[in-house]
Amino acid sequence: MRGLAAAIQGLRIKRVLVRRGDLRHAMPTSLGATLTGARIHGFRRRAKYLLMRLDNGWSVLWHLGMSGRMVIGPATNQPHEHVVLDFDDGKRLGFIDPRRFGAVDLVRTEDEDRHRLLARLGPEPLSETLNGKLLHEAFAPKRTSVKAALLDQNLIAGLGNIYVCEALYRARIRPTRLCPDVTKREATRLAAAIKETLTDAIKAGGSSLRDYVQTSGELGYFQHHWCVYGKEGEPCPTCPGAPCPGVQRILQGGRSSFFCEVKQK
DNA sequence: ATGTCCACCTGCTGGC
DNA sequence: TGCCAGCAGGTGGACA
Repeated sequence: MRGLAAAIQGLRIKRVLVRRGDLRHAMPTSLGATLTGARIHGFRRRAKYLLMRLDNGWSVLWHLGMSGRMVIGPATNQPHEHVVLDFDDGKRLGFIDPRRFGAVDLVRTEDEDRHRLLARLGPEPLSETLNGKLLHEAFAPKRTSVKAALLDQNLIAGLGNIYVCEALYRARIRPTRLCPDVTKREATRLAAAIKETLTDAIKAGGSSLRDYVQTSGELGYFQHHWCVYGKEGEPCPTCPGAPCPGVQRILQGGRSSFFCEVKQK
């Protein structure tokens, strides 16, 4: 969002090209007509949704799914660029999403938070609302693992598989722990760990896997900071005491969890 | 109401 | 070299 704001805020959309509208949620057919001629007024992020606010009362809701990217730059040959915005100053924005798990939708700016994909989201992890007390109370009635709870966007919004693994590692809590068994003290540690993990990732220029790119096309590089995610079999970087058996991978709800059984209790 | 699991897609990697 | 199984950042919705 920051990359987009720096590049295109204030510009007028001259032309809209929708190559494929059949993402997981079909794009509205009025997308082109609503965007053409409008000026980019500003941006907002909510959970993993990007809201691009126009000067005509509409906001464009974007979600990158698993494989989505937004890139400012000239046309390329790659086959999954589904939406292109051309701006009055000659800049060009491409929305690329090979797996088409992403989303593009329109919503009136004043109704953003009532959009069906946003309406039930939990608090932002970097807000003051998220603290040890809130986590502890939210965990009490849950009958799931702490891993599943942190991935639940209705409990806390915006954490994905990577950051949940990393935050639990920092907080020294095993992903398999049941929510009601997490103590107040641990919940406080976890809240702090979540904030630190996200803050570090943002500071490091984004995140993610081999093909993640910033809007400039540069690779995000938080991957250099991962302690456990994707590191099955490797020694845990901060394990107290001598021989660390190494990072383990288990499946929880069909998704990989990475943890160190020595450090995380 | 709550929790679990699948489906939606394409691309890449590693083992044979 | 080629083929194929397995896995991947997310999440809405079907089902128990």
